[in-house]
Amino acid sequence: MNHAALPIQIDRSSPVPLYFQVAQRLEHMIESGNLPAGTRLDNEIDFADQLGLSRPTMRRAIGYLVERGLVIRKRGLGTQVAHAKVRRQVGLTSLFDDLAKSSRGPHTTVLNFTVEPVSDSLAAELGIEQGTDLYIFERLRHADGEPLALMRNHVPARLLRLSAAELERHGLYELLRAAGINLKIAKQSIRARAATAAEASLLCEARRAPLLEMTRSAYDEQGRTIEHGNHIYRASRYSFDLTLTG
Amino acid sequence: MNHAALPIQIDRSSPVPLYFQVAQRLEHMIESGNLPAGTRLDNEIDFADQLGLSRPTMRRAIGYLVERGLVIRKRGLGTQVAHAKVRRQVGLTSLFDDLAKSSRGPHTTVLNFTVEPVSDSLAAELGIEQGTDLYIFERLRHADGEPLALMRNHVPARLLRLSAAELERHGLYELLRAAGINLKIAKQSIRARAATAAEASLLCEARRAPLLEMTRSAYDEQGRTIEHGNHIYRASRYSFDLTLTG
DNA sequence: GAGTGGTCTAGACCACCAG
DNA sequence: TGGTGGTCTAGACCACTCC
Repeated sequence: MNHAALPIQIDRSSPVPLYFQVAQRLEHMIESGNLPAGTRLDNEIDFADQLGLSRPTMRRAIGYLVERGLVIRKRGLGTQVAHAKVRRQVGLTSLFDDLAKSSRGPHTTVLNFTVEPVSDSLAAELGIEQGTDLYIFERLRHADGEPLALMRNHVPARLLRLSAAELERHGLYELLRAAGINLKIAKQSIRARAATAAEASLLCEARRAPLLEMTRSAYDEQGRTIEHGNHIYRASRYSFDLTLTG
Repeated sequence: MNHAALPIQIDRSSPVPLYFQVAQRLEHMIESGNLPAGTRLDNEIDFADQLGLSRPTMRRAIGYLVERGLVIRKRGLGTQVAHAKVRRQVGLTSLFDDLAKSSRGPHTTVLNFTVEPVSDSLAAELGIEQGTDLYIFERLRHADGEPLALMRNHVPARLLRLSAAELERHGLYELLRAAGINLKIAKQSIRARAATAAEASLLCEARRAPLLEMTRSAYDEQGRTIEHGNHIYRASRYSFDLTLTG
């Protein structure tokens, strides 16, 4: 099923690259179901001609969609919209982002908040200079009125100004973004363990209840350590969902 | 620090694309420490000239490295090797792959193995046709002589021939690859929970010990369901390590 | 054989960043 | 002001798939 003419407008005066205008428009049409799974796209040359673009530019737009798993390209066969199952997503977000998006009324209590020079062992683990000042804080997060997670974090103090008050109103990643800090990559480890008595009490769980524990280090483009966190979640109320691609 | 001449040989008679030859060579030089973090690459045009390539081809090679986080490109500034921390990896692998790579002597016992028509509820969950035959099997995996994980899996029988004997000798993903099945994407969920009495006994854990539980559905390019699994891991001996990018 | 995507070239102009 | 990457063009040839 070829398409005679997809309604894609191109604005050559826009600072947005042409390939990206096309890619975004197509992405939107796919996500909205306007181009159902299995739909075959016109071949690259015709498609480019229809939009008044060169083939490399058109190809780049499609390449963007291929990269995100929205579309499948096969030599000799053509290009078609992928099944919904094969659509990638998920990235470097925070619990607050996730809860806010699903409108589960996140609420945060800052249990403690200090600025201290980093300990030698932690400095080595984070790969930062010894003696650097760190924000160290612990937050208890609720969702839907129930305790959900206990989060301990470290953030180098020179990166931005933080306060307990701000951390009760906003997510950490939200504050980082507002300070112009762009996370590039994070490495995290997910484990399970039994709650200590103190943790159980804070999270309203039974003693030795199973917990999900996540440790994450996040870095920016230059490889600077931006954030290090150890979070524990009530196993009964939280899981990590992720998408892997190969 | 510019490089007068990087020792990169190009074989124009090879079926391997030129951009990929260059990208692979650079990737290897970075991974091996031959190009340390922070090293500045020559600009795209000079670099292309040195190798006898056009700029777009050179650019594509570098683009491959940028995509993988090995290198950082900045307009007006140049391109340099990223810090090791900002290197991405990890993908769609299996426990067996991981253990084999770290030579921890994986050993597998197949606890049961059947072929049955899929139940209606499972057919809906997996998005496969009702009545399809499924391999259903349960494996206990050891590493370093200790029980590590209990794995329950479902695989549509029409995809390949499986046997208990093969599953004791090889990992599931290894067998899938050998059958020419390429996984494109997987969605997984990671939770924590307490062990049941039977699970605790199989895994040599105490009753109600915390376990890591992972459920995964894996699909190929066309969105066909290839595999569905529910695995439980001893929390004391396993964790999920992953890299997120943004 | 006809049609598709995969690769490659040789140019061009622009936007950003440094000195 | 000069150098860098970011984008775009108009062609070319090849490899694969299907009929």
